[in-house]
Amino acid sequence: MAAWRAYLSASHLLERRVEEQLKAESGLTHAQYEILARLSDAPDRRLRMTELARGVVVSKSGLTYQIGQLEKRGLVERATCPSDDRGVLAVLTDRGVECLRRTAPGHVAVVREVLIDLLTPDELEMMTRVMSKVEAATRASAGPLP
Amino acid sequence: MAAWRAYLSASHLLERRVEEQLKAESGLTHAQYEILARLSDAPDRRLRMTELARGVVVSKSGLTYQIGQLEKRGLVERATCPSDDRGVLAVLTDRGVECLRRTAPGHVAVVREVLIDLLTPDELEMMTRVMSKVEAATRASAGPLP
DNA sequence: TGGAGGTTGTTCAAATTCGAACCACTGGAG
DNA sequence: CTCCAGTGGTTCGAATTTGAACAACCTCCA
Repeated sequence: MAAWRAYLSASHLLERRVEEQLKAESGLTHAQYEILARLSDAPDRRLRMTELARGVVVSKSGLTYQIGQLEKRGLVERATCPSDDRGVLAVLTDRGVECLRRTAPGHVAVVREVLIDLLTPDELEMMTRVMSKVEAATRASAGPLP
Repeated sequence: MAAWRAYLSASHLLERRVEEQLKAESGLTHAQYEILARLSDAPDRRLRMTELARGVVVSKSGLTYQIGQLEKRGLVERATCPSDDRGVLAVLTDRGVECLRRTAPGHVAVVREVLIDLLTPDELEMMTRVMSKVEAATRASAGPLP
């Protein structure tokens, strides 16, 4: 359980640190940044709500709320899904791309400072492998998304 | 950044999974469980509010709130600090100890299932070392507790 | 002694999150 | 064609979290 305790403290501290930096530099929440980043990597910079929710690991209602916030700021738009009238597509706007472009460097710098740069290449490789294993196992274990 | 993305997904999923299990089995929040666990390990099962807040990595106001909740359920009491009239000690009650004793096995089982048992001994050792490094670095970098 | 400056814990409003309930729509079975 | 279980999103209420503002208290120096 020593590993678990160390992990817990580290993860809480990382979250606080990243949150603080993002909020100060760009006024974005970490959750919001993750949403923008996911959209930015998606084909056509758009994703179905449910798929996006899975990706960033947040509840459906949580995503609805955050997309609403991002829409207010003009960083994201909603579009109806052509193949399914129920579906909603979250689309990253040009303003969203711009915001991300401006914000990413500072964010990446902090992540390097508090995590990446502390690890040897071996540790980094193992970390990635371990976390991927954990992700796969956890997604399989309980309901993929309630 | 692949390591970071993997870490983010895994940590969110872990948190959800653990939260779900605790809430279902004992009606405790993960934050509340961490508080009880910390108190249980402390000498005389009591800690100063600020020290406890540092330990579980939560804001002062957040801790005040959670201690209030735990007090309502009789799992924790407040005692005034003998050496400092401002100070407040959070004290784990017998009911609190009992609750923790009842809850811990299920919690530990889930943690093993989604993390510990997936790792080789080498990986576990490295994980602990890495997370401790991250914790130390992050605590040093920004203000210890705002 | 007399504060000045820093700590400690609480209160307050605002933001975020979740789960449950709810509609609208899809995709087959009959 | 019609109905019906299942999906996809949103809405709603409740719980939690945070930072800023406060009040009480300690510490140490002139």
